[in-house]
Amino acid sequence: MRNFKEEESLNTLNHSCAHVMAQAVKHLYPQAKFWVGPVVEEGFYYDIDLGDVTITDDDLPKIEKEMKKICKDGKRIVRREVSKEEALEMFKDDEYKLDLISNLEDGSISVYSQGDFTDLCRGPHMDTVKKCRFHKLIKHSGAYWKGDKNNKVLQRIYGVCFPTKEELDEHLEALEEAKQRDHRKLGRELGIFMFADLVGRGLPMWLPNGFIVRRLLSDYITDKEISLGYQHVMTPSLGNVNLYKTSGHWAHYKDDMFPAMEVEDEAYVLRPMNCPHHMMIYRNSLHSYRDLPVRLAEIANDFRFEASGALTGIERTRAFTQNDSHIFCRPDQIKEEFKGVAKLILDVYKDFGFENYSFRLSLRDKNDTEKYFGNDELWERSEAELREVLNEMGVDYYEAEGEAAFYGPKLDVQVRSAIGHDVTLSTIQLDYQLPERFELTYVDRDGQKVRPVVIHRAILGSLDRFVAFLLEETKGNLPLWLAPTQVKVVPVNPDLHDDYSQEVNSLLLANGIRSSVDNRDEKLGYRIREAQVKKIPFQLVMGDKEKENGTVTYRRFGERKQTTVTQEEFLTLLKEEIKNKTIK
RNA sequence: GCCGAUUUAGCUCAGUAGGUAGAGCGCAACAAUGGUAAUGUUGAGGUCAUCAGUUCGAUUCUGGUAAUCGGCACCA
Repeated sequence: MRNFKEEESLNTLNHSCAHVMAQAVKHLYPQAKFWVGPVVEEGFYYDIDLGDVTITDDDLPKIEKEMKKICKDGKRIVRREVSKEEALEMFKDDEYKLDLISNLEDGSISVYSQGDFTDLCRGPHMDTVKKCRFHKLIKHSGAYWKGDKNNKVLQRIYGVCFPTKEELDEHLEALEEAKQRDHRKLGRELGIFMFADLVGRGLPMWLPNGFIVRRLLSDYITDKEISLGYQHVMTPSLGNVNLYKTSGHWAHYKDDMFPAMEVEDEAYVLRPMNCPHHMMIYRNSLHSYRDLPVRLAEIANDFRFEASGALTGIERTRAFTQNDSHIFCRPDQIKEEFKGVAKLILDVYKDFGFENYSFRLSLRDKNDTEKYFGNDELWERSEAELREVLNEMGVDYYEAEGEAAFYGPKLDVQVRSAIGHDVTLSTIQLDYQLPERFELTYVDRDGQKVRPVVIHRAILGSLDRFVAFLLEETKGNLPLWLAPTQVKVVPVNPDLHDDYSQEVNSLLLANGIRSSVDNRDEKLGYRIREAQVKKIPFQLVMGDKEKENGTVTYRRFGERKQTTVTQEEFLTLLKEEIKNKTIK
């Protein structure tokens, strides 16, 4: 997928196309007032105030038609520099432009004109609107002015523009293809998960195939954690409201939790995260500085009352399972522990063959003292610490203000879903606040009780979201070790070859391979097709040849090549590939 | 939650300019004895999301509700 923001020539072209769209909108809706029209990774958009009018699906073709007309007319795009005073006068009836101009420096203001349309803009632009003719309006939506939900909802229209028709068509095709690997589609087709209105929205149910994948993933990460000195615990899925008042989560996220259940003068909530429970486990015993770090981990069910509009398959749900851990350590251990976690993340991503991810250093928004309360010095210190470790490790990362947790800065690992959502898969968070709130201590070298630091981390993040991403990355073609069915044994003639098929199947099952026989009364071609459609890694076709020689003939998913080997050779091949977690 | 759209069989979708519905796949039965991506025939399966309104009559028109989808906002 092309990146419109990063590719400079595409960026300029799309920026100009945004102006063409604005001009078209102005022609069709004379009352239109324009906020901003930037180029983003997936194309351009423009935020527009149309008064009481809202854009519907039927409007996009009309706007496109007008855009075509404008492009065909082929007016030149002309830049003019204006003084701030002049700009304020030019746009005196447009409160949006006045708002923009008021934040600009005199001497740095320019406007661009094309025919009857002039817009405040820094540029640069194409020399003529003619170059914008290969465009497509992709979608539209309401968008809060300045991203604030208390503000008016503007109409946002998204589009893309390319220098050639071929590139445009190619892009539109790629968008269509991406829908084919949407985890919601694959999840249904492969029997991974389901939803039901009667159960409730955002509450996924894992089907037999899905549960196999989940179980393997949690075993995988649990084993890895054990080898790295983590200790696993299990804590209840609900907790007293006071627990969350103590942690501070109640004040911040009360409205995003399922409402409290009142029983016998007490109030409980379904837990939205596991930190407070783990804090209490740490506090359950005395800790020496020698015993740190203490790494508590849990495969934990959590519940969040996510906004209805935020729910997306198993990418964002109201009931999910975190691969969570809290590392309690001394200040002098922070760097090493942090590095250890970052290394684990890289290690795990390598195992799964993930390559399209980026590290985001999530910092506080200094102006938002309501969310990011607490001591400035601690914030500065912890942000600096994370930055330092990242620089030492030499990993690429970008910084994002206002993305920190309320208790501390984070390193988030961001991935892009098939349909283009930028989501966090893994996270490492540095926290000085919860130890304070829960009055955690350890006994230091000099016998004094001092505060530990907590590193929160999730590697697979939520198993749910991880599976969503895994399905999309693999197009549902899971590696052998994770495939719900690993081998499908297909007798050529179910009457003649079922015995031998059963014999081989039993051998596979006895060796822990997830295998089954398709001895249905269907044509061979039909059963082979089904094994392919279900993306089963190995299919064995069993006929006279195999039966006589005691061999198997296998074909890997997606390949045409057939290979005949002995039963033992096949078993060894499978075992090796499973052990090595081979990625296709 | 906000803006827009969608909702017809298990899945993917037609359709009715108001007279209670179809296809393909899937499923079941029967026939067909098969060598690497769909054998044939027959059949079952739908309060047309839901609740109201208009109407002699609503799956179709109007409104409410719910869920889903695309964004926005949110994301401990």
